[in-house]
Amino acid sequence: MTVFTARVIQIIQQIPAGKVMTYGQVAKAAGSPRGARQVVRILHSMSRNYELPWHRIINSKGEIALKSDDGAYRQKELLRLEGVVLDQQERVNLDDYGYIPNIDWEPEDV
DNA sequence: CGTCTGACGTGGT
DNA sequence: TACCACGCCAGAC
Repeated sequence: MTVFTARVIQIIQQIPAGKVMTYGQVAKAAGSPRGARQVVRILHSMSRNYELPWHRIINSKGEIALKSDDGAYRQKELLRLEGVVLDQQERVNLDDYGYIPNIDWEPEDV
């Protein structure tokens, strides 16, 4: 468990229902602007253990990033139940649903 | 060790 | 706007 991992978990847990964040935003907020792919790994390995709202994490285009179709369908359902509306291109409008986290550590700390 | 890979991001065309 | 290529970085092999 690295500091980065702990921060990512904390940030994701802060996302309220009905809001979403992109992988890049989470990585940047956690202190690693280029660490989007690590966020992906963390989601994969920790989402079960830490009960993370993994479905509120999407890519920068506002799209569901899951490869498997059934997983992508589950994510879309969960978001819909929280009131997040997908447009005709199956994408989320980040200007409306994007969440800006409160950072409780200093950038220098990284 | 070197290589490959991925629920990503960005810039160029 | 859509698509492609390349950059990124840690874990699997």
